[in-house]
Amino acid sequence: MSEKRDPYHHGQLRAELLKAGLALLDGEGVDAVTVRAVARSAGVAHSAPANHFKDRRALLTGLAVEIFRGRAEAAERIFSEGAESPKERIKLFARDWLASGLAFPHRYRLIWRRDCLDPQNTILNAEMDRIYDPLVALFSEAGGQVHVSPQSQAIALWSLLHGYLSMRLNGNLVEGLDEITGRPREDAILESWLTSQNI
Amino acid sequence: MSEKRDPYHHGQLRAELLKAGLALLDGEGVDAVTVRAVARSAGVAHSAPANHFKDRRALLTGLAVEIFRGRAEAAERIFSEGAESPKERIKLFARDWLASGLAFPHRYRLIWRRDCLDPQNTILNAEMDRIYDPLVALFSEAGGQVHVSPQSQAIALWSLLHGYLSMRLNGNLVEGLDEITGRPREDAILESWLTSQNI
DNA sequence: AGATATAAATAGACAATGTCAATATTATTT
DNA sequence: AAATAATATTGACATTGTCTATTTATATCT
Repeated sequence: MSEKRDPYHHGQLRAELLKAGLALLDGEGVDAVTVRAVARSAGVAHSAPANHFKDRRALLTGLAVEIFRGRAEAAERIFSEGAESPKERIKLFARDWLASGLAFPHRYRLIWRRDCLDPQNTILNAEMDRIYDPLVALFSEAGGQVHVSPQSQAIALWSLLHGYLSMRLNGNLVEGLDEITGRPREDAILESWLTSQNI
Repeated sequence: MSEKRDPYHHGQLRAELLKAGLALLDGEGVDAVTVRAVARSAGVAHSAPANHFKDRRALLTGLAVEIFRGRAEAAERIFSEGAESPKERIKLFARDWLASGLAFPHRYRLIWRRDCLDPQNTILNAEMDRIYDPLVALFSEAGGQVHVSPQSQAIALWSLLHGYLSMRLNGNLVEGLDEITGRPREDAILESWLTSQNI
């Protein structure tokens, strides 16, 4: 009833368009993900995508949802089985977030490019909450002696990670070692922040 | 010899184009800042800007330089005469950075959109150093008892500010109060971070 | 001053893109 | 089998960035 198989030429055109879009994104960035380019990659007419994505925004939103969902699932895995202490879980999440952002810079940029995405789409925010809520819970559980709420702690951590990543991916910061500890700067900053939260 | 006055129709076309571009940027965001739109605003032919800006990238870079320069000058003022203690100066800078980002969201976004700007242009990085270097010096001077370098402290603070602002401007975060202190969340986070640096 | 070079603006063209409309083809439902 | 819906195709259009050729104004030089 809802199984579509080989309609006209394809049957999985939507999936193929997303696949092509992801390849273009990884390769040349979001500007290369045009409606016509993904159509070409998939071997269909330039207006074929319109049947599956209302417009370019919808196409990019489809990509962003897939990407964010992957990160949220990774985060959930870490939160539920990653380590013993809340602090360790938070640290694992933070490291994973940084590593995946550095590994797939164009993907990371896209999920924050709200001007490219559908603002009506609530899925992105929902995926974000799949990370935010457990993070708040972890800070609650950790019970650090700080004078701000777990919510503010979670937002602060995420701001720290996102700001650092943004500047790294933007070329404003370069990889480097902390001048005192000699460790990778992002490790040093992260460790220092976690410690300062007394957790 | 180098004074240009009223050549052809204009004489200040470059300045007028930047002015028009800034108005478009503030009003509708970077996508509205097209070569042809600024030409229309200035009342010249669509290809007139080419005499002053090699391409759209150069135009946007011109805008970004002006914007960043303004922020750097504000920062220098704060660093040199803002307050007594290093901690207070750092705090004033941070608040100013947050406030200006929230007040002119499109400007703030543009200066970080390296994909829109000329990567060869070193002026932007130079303007950034006009903030970064004194900030490092202030952390040095403050001499907090933390286990990371002043450089890492400066990068951490900037990451925190930039990440928070990015998410606020992107709509991922909303204005709100810290659940414990009842103060604006960004104030609470900032104060908490500064305190944790023992400065 | 007058000739000439340079700078600054204009008009026109081109390819690429997003998107719309009209049409054709295949699937599904009745 | 017929009708309907879904999916894809072709063609068109306005917009944009950018290139070329051309015109006009300013500056320079003898």
